[in-house]
Amino acid sequence: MNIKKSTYHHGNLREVLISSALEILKEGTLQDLSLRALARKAGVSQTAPYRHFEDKEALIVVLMQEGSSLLQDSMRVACESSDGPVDQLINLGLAYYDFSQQHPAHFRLMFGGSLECKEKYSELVETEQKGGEIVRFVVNECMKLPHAPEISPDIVRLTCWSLVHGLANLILNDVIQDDILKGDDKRTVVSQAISFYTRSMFEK
Amino acid sequence: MNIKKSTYHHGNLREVLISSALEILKEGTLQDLSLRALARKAGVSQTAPYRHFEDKEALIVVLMQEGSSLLQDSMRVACESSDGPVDQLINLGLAYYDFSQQHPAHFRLMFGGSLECKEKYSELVETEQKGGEIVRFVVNECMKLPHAPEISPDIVRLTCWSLVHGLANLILNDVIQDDILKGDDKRTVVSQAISFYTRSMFEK
DNA sequence: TAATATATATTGACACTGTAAACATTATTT
DNA sequence: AAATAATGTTTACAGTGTCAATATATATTA
Repeated sequence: MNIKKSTYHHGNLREVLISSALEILKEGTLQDLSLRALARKAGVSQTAPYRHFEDKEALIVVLMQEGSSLLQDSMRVACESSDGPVDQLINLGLAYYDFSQQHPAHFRLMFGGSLECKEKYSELVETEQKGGEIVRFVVNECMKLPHAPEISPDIVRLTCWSLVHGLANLILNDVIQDDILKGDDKRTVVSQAISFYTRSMFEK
Repeated sequence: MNIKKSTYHHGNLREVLISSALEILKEGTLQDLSLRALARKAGVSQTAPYRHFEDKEALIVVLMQEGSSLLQDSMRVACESSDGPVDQLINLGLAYYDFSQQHPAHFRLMFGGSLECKEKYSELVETEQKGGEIVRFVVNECMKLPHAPEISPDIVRLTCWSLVHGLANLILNDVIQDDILKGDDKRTVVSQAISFYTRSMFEK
């Protein structure tokens, strides 16, 4: 590998494009993301990105993949570092929320309906389903508890997922203009909400 | 008023633009919406829309307003046609979900973080807050019930809102690739989830 | 009613976008 | 060393949001 700067081959373009796309999406929306701008920022011609991504959508699919893996990892860790299914479920929810705050761009892409036809990207769907299976397992464990509600585990899983997903979305998109979240730590409130809900379902 | 077609003044452009914007947003995203395309569809020059909307954002703000009003109305109706606060809360949630399915474009605009700086549109924020107040009132009524949980009403309200919001979002954006919702009526499942959740909070 | 003002539409222009085609340079493989 | 593949550039086209200057129809007023 030569030190001489070749000036023709960038050498690292793919990664640079991905990371600066992420940079932009942290603050703005998909509308603010332009391949040409990315190219300029990387000091490269405006069509160079097309050697690495078939089109703009292909780039965002990569980010979605990345996000799915990150979320899955977080959830796995959250699961392993808790004992008892109820605690696991609570921490799973918190991990989901934390992910939405720490990786807002990823989260928005993944769950904002950015893709017209998701079915085309089977690998993506697979990764997402793996994350879902973790939740399914933990919920099933919870349902074996003595005070578990008499209702389908699927419904329970759906409500748990929806709760944290709703929390994440409402907070991320600044929908809640309420006093609830003013000033005082949002994560604390979220944590209260999740554990209140989960415990009231499986305990006593 | 003359029957003669003037060919210069459209006469109804503002409304036509709004409704065909909605048309497009039903199927696609904000990316697929172009003022020029709207103008063409209305048979008018490409800058004519600017006599009715300052810019593209102004048009979508109008749609958001429209959506907020619609949702508020639905929620009010839902409230009036139920008796007892728990039933009201459940029907409020269902109304929220129904709205997301019947007015997907409105819903996505309102809650998808489409606006960079929402504070600029104070009228919008006001309308949204009025909707929030309905929920606040009903939740407060629920909290007076004998078996109400010992936790802040704000937290309860937040979890209720988050639950239905999460359901609406996940379903609208086709995130749930699960068997839960395959085939069989989604609304039934949603209804089960909401009433299971609400009842387990306030009854027994 | 005639003159004027206001609302609405048009043309043309600019800078931006995604992306296709043809070509150039460098890296890798044979 | 020669051939091939990977990566980059130039040029070009059609589409976009939006501005400025201009035209026309409708409303208001003298």
